[in-house]
Amino acid sequence: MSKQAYVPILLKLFRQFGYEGVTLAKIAQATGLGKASLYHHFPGGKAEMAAVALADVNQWLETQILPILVIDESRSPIDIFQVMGEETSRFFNAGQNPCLWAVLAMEDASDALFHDEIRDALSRWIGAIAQVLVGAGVESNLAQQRGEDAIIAIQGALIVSRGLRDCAPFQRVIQQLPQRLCQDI
Amino acid sequence: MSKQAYVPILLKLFRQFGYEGVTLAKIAQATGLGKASLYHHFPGGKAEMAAVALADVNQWLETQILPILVIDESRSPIDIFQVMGEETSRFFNAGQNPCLWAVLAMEDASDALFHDEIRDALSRWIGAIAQVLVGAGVESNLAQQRGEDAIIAIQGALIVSRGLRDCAPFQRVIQQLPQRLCQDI
DNA sequence: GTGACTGTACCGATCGTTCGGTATAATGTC
DNA sequence: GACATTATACCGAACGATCGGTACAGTCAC
Repeated sequence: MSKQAYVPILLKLFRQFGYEGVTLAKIAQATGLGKASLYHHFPGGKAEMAAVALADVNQWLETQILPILVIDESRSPIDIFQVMGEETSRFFNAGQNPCLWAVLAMEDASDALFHDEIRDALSRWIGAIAQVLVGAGVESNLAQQRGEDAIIAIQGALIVSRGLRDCAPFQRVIQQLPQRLCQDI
Repeated sequence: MSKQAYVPILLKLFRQFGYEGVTLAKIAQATGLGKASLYHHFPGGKAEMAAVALADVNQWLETQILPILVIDESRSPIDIFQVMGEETSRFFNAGQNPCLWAVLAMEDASDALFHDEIRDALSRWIGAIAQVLVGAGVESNLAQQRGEDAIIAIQGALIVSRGLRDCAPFQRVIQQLPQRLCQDI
């Protein structure tokens, strides 16, 4: 099987258990590979497996989210943010999946390499949202604030939905997000 | 030293590294106790130590936050939420401390006992905020939504501030929280 | 002396990792 | 076409280290 095929499995494991919580035994069981075989595909060991999962999330942002967030004649900002919300909800399985960024950012153990990637990803998402708002006439600082608020709302909703074991808060946040971002413009 | 004196140390460790990430070696080093002494104070082992840390957070909510959130002749809702924000910011060290609830809720490994406690704590906080708003004339469902939004904003701001390694988003969220909760009342 | 407390040595289990291999298929050589 | 070589994918077993936890002989305060 190709190395690429294991990425979704790795992503699922690392966002479910965190870096420390994932063991090679779990990975071996989930992939059906022996531990030694895992080192054939990922010579860097556990750290490389987590890095691959993180890269997959970053690629999702790059290919599925950021391309949506461009000014377009045919789509209003509110439409853009609604599409972004739908894709985000799909990615997080309507609020049931934890966010790998949040999980890795929480753990003090995971390498600073991870933290740099996470910071870049978050600020790219925030910046892209702000750009759309600026294009719609929102003042630059306020647009940046609203971009931050959007990501804060998404991340917070994932935490609270998980804590309450009820996805309704996440779904409501996603649904209200376009209106909140575009208020009084 | 009294058992109570170790609780802040345990809290710090568990919210920094998560349940899986904390090892008895780390606890022994941080407390200055040997493993035998730890098991003398906490016969339940690591699980009891985490439970004690969690109980401490829940007690903070009970004694420092919930008493603030009562209708009072002398304080307007906006004052109440400002005091809540100040205490919350102090507790999370202006956004530098992760939230133990979030850390434990993320990990699939930690016991369901923890999850139940976390759910109760979150809904008590949300409910108390909603009660204040209801007392100020906000319709019940909307008040509940705003309570959820407040906790979502706090939790999300902690995540994003940590991810960006910049506490400004958390501090801004705390500062804007009273106005956001009390808009158009 | 008694009970609370602790240091040391230890346990079995599991951690991430590596070693020494085995199949299978592709490639090169004649 | 036949044979040797190489590359890829995989695995069982074991490595040293560390995990959470325990047994026990002290030591200390009273």
